Amino acid sequence: MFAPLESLNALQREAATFDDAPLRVIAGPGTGKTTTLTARVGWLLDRGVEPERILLLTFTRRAAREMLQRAAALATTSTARRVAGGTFHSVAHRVLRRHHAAVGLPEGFGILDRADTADLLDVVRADRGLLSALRRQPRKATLASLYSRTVNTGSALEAVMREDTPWCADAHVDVGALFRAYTERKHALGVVDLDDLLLYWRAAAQDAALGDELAAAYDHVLVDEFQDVNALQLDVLVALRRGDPRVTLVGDDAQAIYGFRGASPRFLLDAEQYFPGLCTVTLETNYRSTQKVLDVANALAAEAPEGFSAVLREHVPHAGAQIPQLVRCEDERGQSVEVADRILELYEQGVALHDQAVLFRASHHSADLELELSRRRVPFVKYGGLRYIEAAHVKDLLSAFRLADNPRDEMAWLRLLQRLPGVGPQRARRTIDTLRDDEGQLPLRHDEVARRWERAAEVLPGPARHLAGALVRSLGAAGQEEVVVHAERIRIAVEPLIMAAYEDSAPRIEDLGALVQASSSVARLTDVAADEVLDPPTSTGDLAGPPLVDEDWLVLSTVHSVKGLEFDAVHVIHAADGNFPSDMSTGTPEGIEEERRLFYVAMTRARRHLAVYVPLRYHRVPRRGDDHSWAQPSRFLSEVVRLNFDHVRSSVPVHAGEGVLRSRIDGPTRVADHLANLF
DNA sequence: TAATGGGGGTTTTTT
DNA sequence: ACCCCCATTA
Repeated sequence: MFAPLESLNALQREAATFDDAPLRVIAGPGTGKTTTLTARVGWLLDRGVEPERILLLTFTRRAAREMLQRAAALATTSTARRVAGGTFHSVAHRVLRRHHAAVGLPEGFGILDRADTADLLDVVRADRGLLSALRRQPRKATLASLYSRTVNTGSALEAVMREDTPWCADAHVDVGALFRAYTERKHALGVVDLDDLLLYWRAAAQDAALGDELAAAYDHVLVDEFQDVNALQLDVLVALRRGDPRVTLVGDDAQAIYGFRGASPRFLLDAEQYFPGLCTVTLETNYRSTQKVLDVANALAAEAPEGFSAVLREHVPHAGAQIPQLVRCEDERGQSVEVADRILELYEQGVALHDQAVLFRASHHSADLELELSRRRVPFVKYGGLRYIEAAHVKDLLSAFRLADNPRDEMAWLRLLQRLPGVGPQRARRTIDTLRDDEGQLPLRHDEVARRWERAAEVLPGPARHLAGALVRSLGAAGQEEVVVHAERIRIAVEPLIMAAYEDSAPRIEDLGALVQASSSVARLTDVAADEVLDPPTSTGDLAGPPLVDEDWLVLSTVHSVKGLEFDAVHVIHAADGNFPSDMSTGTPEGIEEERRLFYVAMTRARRHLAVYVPLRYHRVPRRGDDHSWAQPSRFLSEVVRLNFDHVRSSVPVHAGEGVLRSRIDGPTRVADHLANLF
């Protein structure tokens, strides 16, 4: 037998070696989903399928990376070639780069991230004078999410607005006009947004001729986390198969947590509608957690109105398993102290920091804890929340990279010009206008930009002219030199802008080098920007470098960012109604159910230790008297669910919380090693 | 006429 | 950290 199959259980093996019909694998948390999927890829390779003719699709890049790595390891036994795959968005990007001409996109098309999308919508709204009659304007970010939701669910804008923004739903005709204008504008600028990647991919896949070619490129298509698919992605998938039965869907309806992105677990549950002849294997044997942890998860699942498909069973009973703890704390402060105490206690018992995670609903929920951890010198990495790309200076340089490949990218111009001293929205706008031709189009090529630049520069105040001129000259060398050399020239031109525009410029300048480095492995500069949008470093740790290379560190993460991972010990904080479930989501039954699944995902990350913390009070205004509100424990901690917990009342003594992480590293040697590189 | 700096209010989740 | 609004400054 093909070796990797031997370690699988019967059901996993059945899934891994299933032939012919479309296959659906319902796999609860910890049931070896990734192992099974990887084994299936290995089995396909073993039977002679070419690796590049297997497409592995996932929804998060972390999952994509893990799976492609594991698959690559299998593939090396027979061949070094790589299995194709990635997130839906990254695969779409690759397809569109190759077929840009066929779908009507310019070669160096740029990608707008969420913030760019909102900004462009705002610009178009102003230009067209749309929505001005409204007494209360929707924020630009609201417009962006309306657009995205409409496109991803394939529902009519009016319906989406009645649901999401009923207070301005009457303006749906104007918003629709805005969205059409926005679409035209993107086309004129030669850019696409994240949703366009899927829209263009679908258009290509549904096209008679091009679609045949795209579908024929793959023998097998496998999709992980299928419960997170939305209508648009499903369309792409169906078009990519065109009735070919060689498709594998892996997922767990209990872990569907991307409803806000238009996803619905219905697509997994009703998959036979889209893939006739579908067969199903359900994996329920859990190899991850103790039965005590699973009892909590199953109790939670039992209260979901529609139930979950999989009921988890422990594989090998763990002797002396610890009962999960429900810890009531005085307030947020007390919670932080309690969590830090417990983390250090477990650490003393031998549970490394990287085997522990603190999970929370929203990224700002960890703020107070972060302070406490810093105070105690506990190193941590935080996932979710702030993104590298959202750092303004990073976007500045990436805008320049985008411009180098596509001088029509007005949003990039607008952003960069405003970094110049004495240049704000108005002057930036007028400068751009002088670059336009008779039809109002920006130049397609940089030699044309250079020709028009003399007039444009006159709009700028004196001191800005020199800086801007150097920048424009640095942009126009695409194709004449190596990409990384060009990147470095642009960095040198952008650096003085960043120095002048930001107060704390020193650490910002440091970051730019990494972007130039990244350009050494891409075909064109705009790809660095695209990679950053599609594949942003997901943690603040990536931004500053891990706390201290290869040292042990604790994981702080939003539940969304931690899916698919597991830890010996999991601490779930702020399990109070309003925070978890978030009161943003409790308006509809579906919203509450998604929060329940999110809670379920959080619980099922734990292998042996699980602690859920509930602060009893929340201060309305920090450090001002005793202005507080009493918190209700999360509604998901029902009486039945609570039966599975040990109840603990945190009594953090006055002098508690003084424990500091004791050094386990050989500091002097580390320091010497670091210095050895310097002199 | 435009840019800039200060102040106050907000912040769900991600490709 | 970001957005929005308003007063001050070039």
